[in-house]
Amino acid sequence: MTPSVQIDRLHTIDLQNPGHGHGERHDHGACVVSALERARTAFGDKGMKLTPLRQRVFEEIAGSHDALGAYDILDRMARKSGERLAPISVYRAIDALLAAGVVHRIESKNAFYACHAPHQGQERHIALVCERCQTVIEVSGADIFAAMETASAACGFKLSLAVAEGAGLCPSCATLLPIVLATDLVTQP
Amino acid sequence: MTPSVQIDRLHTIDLQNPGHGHGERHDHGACVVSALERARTAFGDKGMKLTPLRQRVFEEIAGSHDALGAYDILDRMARKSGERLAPISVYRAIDALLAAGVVHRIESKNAFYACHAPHQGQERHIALVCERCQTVIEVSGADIFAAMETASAACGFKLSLAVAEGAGLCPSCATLLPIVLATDLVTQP
DNA sequence: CCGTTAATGCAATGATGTATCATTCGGTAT
DNA sequence: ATACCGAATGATACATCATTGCATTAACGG
Repeated sequence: MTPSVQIDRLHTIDLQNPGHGHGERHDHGACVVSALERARTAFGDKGMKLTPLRQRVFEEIAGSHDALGAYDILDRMARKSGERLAPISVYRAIDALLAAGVVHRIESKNAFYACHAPHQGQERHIALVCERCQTVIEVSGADIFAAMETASAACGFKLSLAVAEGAGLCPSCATLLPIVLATDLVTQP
Repeated sequence: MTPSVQIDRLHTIDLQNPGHGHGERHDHGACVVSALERARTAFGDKGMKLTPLRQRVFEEIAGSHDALGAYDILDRMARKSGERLAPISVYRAIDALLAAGVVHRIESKNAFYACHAPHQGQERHIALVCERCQTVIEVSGADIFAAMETASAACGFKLSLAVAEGAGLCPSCATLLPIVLATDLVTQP
């Protein structure tokens, strides 16, 4: 049989605590508040303004540990406020958030996520997207970007912009998935 | 003054030999023919068929050393044949070419390029896109993907798909650009 | 020759992103 | 005050990227 049943079952587990692993508890409200605090700081430091619109957009992005598309954000904001912004408004807000460095773009998904563990300007990170629960986690990318720089320089290419991102199974899903599959083998002969 | 004039001047130089550096000569026809030969082999090896449509699409992609968007390909084919395919036809052909491994996608540009130095399945490469002349070059990415694997494994993430790509100045543009800018400083006080 | 599968054609639509121009709002020089 | 300026937002339209669903044709093995 195909694994679709198992996947559905796993997904209900995910939904108990969306985007945050399976067993852990996570105070999402506090998490967004602290992200917002860092965002305020980042905008201040750069002489930029965290306007109400930008803040609303940031709250949507930070309020999920998934990467959201611009139109997802648009939908969520419309559901909350009752009125729908023009796409360009959200894109402009996103541009400011990107410039401030408080959100990042996942090129391979055309989607955006908030830094929850901020790399204050200095350290480079890469995004890893879980294909099961969609959570985005960031890991240090120093070695990766160094390797890209080395490979580029070796052929005379002057690298000014590097993209690196991955997809696969996050720690929670990687450990849980085999268990669920094995369980199914027993319970569904 | 802004560098726009310099950039335009440089661009005319680029156009003398689009996508292939500034001083070198490049037999583009032969280059496409050999790419096509490798494509035929790749399709054969994989038990896939290089159909006429797929070949036409491949020729468009391989006929440029830039990365082309699907609608660019569509436009070019329409200009040649007089009739315009539906987008889906091109996308399906691209899917086959991607599956055969003879073209690759640049996620950060939503565009496709042909391998001109084929890595027959085994070695991983990354694409570097020149921001001046748009040429795509590929360099070995073994170290980069190894670093991504290491970084992922370190945090328990099971990486199944990795994307790495860069943008900057290709060797030709990197050496030519400063010269042109310096020349302008002299000739346009 | 027939049935099956792969490939293509065709129409519509969804999804993502931008150009252009008008308006609002907060500061600030006069 | 008020007149102006620049940054941010609003509004409409459009451009670009990609897929769904279904009909048709071509290729291949019996």
